[in-house]
Amino acid sequence: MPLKPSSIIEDYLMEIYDMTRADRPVIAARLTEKMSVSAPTVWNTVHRMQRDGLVEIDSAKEITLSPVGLEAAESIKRRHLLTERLLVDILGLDWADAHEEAHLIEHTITPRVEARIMAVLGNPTTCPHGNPFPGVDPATRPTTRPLATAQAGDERTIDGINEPAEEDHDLMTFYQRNGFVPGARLKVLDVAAYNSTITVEIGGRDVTLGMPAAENLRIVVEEPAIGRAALAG
Amino acid sequence: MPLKPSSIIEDYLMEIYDMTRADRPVIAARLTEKMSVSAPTVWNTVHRMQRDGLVEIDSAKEITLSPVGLEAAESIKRRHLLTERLLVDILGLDWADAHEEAHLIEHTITPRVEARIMAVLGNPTTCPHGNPFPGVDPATRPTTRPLATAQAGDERTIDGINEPAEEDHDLMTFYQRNGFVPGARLKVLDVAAYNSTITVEIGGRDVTLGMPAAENLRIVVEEPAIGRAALAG
DNA sequence: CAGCATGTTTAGCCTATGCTAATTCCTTGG
DNA sequence: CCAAGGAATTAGCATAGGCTAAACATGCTG
Repeated sequence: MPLKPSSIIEDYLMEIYDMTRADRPVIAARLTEKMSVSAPTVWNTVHRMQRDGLVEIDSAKEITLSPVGLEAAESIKRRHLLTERLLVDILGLDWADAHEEAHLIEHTITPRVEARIMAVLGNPTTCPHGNPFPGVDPATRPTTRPLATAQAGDERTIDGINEPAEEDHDLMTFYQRNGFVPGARLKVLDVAAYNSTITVEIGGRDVTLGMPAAENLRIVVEEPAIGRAALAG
Repeated sequence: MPLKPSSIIEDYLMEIYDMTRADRPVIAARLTEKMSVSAPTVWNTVHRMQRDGLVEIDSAKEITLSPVGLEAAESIKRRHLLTERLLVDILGLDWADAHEEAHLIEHTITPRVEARIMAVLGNPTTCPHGNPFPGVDPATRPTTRPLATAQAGDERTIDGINEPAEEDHDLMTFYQRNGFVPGARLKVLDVAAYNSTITVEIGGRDVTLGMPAAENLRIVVEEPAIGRAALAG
């Protein structure tokens, strides 16, 4: 197998990693939708990955990362999130643009440069959209649920935006323009299930979100255990 | 022709651009040496570039950039130099490592990100090794000559390192460790032509350079015209 | 059970980028 | 004028990553 996976293979690895983490079944057809290539191309590529020991394919056609594949996936995921932080925190790029720009740059970040970015940023644990780096202890993260499940009257802090939504640039711009960023506070004003909308007050203004936008926005239910322990101790 | 040249094509464009600027004849055989690929591969690639309107090949097999090719070359050159500055000035990467890391990243910098880096760095005009961005008015740059041509007793300021030397990592590390960076002052102690060495005092220490190291280090002969005008006015 | 929806797989083709081996071409010194 | 080198070129091949068209599998649903 090649010493370093190609950009294409890294894209597949990260996608498989994300789907696995979201408990969604990883089959070729799902990858086909995400990678914007044809089914035979995905089949071809996934089988090259199998040949190279990056994934396993079981009898139900389910694709899983091998230990080597998982390590490579965590590496590219880390570089992706780190690049997003570099772009937003240091270069001042639009929060909504960070994902797609990082997607280009991430493949070219060597361990040497990764270490420098990590040092300059002070070892961040999440990307600008609130998604944690691989290996971050879940106990240090708050318990969350989708905004879509909130009740009228709830006052909550935003934890982050679900990964798949980061690819929808228009939605990200909507989030950004209305201040739906990690750490922001909002108050649920009205849940209109019949209309598939939810209205919140944020930044002094009322905003109505449709279902997809509300499903992909995570709100904090409970502070992380470590945070609580620190407060208690 | 493709909307955006591939990384490979950008590499060729930048190399052709550099050779042209250094007044060295651009023929396929020279590119073969620089690109670390076989002669047929270069032939193939250069002809694809010709097909795509990026270069012209005259009857003497001399390769020249077309207007479109020149624009693309200046673009990738600018992104290369800018990425070097980002790596060194903002991320604190080793000066000697910047060239090769930038060579990976440069191809993935979009205009959007380029604009951000440019803004954060305050519109730099040279890379960390002293080489100017495309389009910088030569009148704003000092007149220089290779350190190899200096006389014993000369006290000079370092302007920069010649482009081809940036690829020699050991040489770059030598320059870095001894403080041969743009802006540094040095005093020529001894020119030993018979030995192909030149000894200088720099940073309070005596250092002896061999010919290639001295050839590729530019020293300032005269301040730039604009600088003089500003001082006079 | 028939048939549609969903997924997988095969077959056959393409371009970009690389290689080696061998050939041809040209210039320049003798 | 010819040989030697340097340079260009041709032939033939390989891999990664793409595609379309078509065949096949399989499970759900009326």
